[in-house]
Amino acid sequence: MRELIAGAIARAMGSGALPTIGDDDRPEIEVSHAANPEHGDVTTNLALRLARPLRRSPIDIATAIADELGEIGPHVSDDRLASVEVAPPGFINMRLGDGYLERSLDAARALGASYGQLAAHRVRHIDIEFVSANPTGPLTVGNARGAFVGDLLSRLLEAAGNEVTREYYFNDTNRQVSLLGSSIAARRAGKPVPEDGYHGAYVADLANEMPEEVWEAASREDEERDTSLGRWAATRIRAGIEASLRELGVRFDVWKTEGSLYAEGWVERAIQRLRSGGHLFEQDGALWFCSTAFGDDKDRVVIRANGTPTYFAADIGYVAEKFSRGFDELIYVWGADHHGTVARNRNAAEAMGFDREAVQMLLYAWVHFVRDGADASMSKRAGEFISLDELLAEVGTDAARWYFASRATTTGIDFDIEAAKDQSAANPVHYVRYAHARISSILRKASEAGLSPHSSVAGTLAGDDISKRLCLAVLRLPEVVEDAASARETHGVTSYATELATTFHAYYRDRRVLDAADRETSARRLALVDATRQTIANTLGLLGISAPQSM
RNA sequence: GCGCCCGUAGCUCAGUGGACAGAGCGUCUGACUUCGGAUCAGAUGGUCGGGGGUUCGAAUCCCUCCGGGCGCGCCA
Repeated sequence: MRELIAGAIARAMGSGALPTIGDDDRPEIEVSHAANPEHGDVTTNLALRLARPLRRSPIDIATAIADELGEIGPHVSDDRLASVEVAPPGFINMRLGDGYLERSLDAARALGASYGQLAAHRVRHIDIEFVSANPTGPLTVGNARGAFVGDLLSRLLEAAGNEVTREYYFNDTNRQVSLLGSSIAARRAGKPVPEDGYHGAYVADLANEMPEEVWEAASREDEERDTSLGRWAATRIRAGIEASLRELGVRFDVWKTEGSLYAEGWVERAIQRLRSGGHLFEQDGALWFCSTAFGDDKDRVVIRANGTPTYFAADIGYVAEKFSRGFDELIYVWGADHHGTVARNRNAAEAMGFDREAVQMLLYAWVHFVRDGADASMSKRAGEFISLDELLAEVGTDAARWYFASRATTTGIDFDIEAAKDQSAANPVHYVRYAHARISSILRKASEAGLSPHSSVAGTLAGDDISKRLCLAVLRLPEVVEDAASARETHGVTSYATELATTFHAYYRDRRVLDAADRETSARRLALVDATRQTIANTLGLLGISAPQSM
């Protein structure tokens, strides 16, 4: 729909009614749905944006374009545009033809579950790495946002026509693992857990669950005991993490371990690649990456003076490994506290010859969890945290998904768990789900009365603004997906879902769908309502939220 | 101190150059002997943190100040 108008305007511009200008000065043609019905169905501010480069008044330009659109018969040659108006200070407002809207709606309905799934001009392969929490404790609410944001973004980019790989990175070789081991050993032996160790109840549970033979075997290893125990525990914890994520509705395609990057030589080769490019230097016995050459404020150590590689070394190898799999873009979903590491990673990628623009970090702001008005700690170290499982059990996956989907990732948010539970009945997510259930109920009733949806809504829109409004709302989904994918934010999808549900409820009030005495009208209205139901289901599906038949 | 993010209605948040700044929740009024009242209609409510500047036009861009979060390791 948007393409149609944009194309018509482009042709109007090309017909000579306006001075021609270079492509560089030509603003992108944006056509959007009018928020105010008085402004037509779709509107564009193109004339306002052209005023400067053309050095003519917005009204004059708008009038010229509108005249072209009004006489564009040969190009449009049908009923797609019903009217074109110019409104101060230079907006071009258009109304779409009923026939065109009806055909569009029939087409959307025919697509069924795939309506809203866009076909990309070129399929891009995108890798999205998220969560990647160390296997030193269960996932907490602190990991929740990353999990939701990563999953939602994955779904969104897939809907926009990309091929997405979901990836989880485990640190299995670091000090944290041995610290976990020593914490468990202390618990097992009935000694106090080290100050900097892990104090959560799960550590005690693991210590108790640990089979005697594991404990004895590890105890014989002396120096390696902690690491050995830590590995055992990490495996157990990892299984729990995977289970939590499944519960949340997230599936990962790739589980990558830090150890494998070394075992397969990726780190070594990446370092060699940087070395041959002249991007490494030695100082104070350590090996450094010259990150400042690419704009970073400091150079970064890759190999410590003691010969051990840093976390960053693995990151470098990982980037090369990811690109070797043929991705067009790598997205990292990180907490905002990682923003200091963004530059070095992109710099290293560039230094190795990759396109730094293909390495994108999406940083999400912290969530402040509150329970009963009090601060809820989520530190694993402190041993007091709300686990992701608890959150899902209390609030529900649908509500939690909606909560995170409806807020911009860069915005710090407060999450009062008790309030979220209390408000569940008034939660917008249930409002939208209710609309779906209500339509499902109507369809059931129709079926019982021997009525079924017509194959087309043709003839239902003429002179009926109520129906037309619902039709327009249904038809907006593709551009909602496009805009959201382009912005890489999902809150546009949740607001659309709410608007669609609201529009339906208003329709429901004003138009009786089922009328045994008028089977033809009933069938047409059932078609419109069924398209609405499908669109609500698809929109919720995009967010991983259930669309129930009844509730 | 330096860097990044944020400050919009009582609350939670949209709006990142355009038409009177929007939504949900909250509060207050109303609406069913008809398809699900978990609904609908209306009302209430904002110096867009303060102050300068750029622009025909600024919540949006620039500068500055105030307030909050995060980061500035040979930790991960």
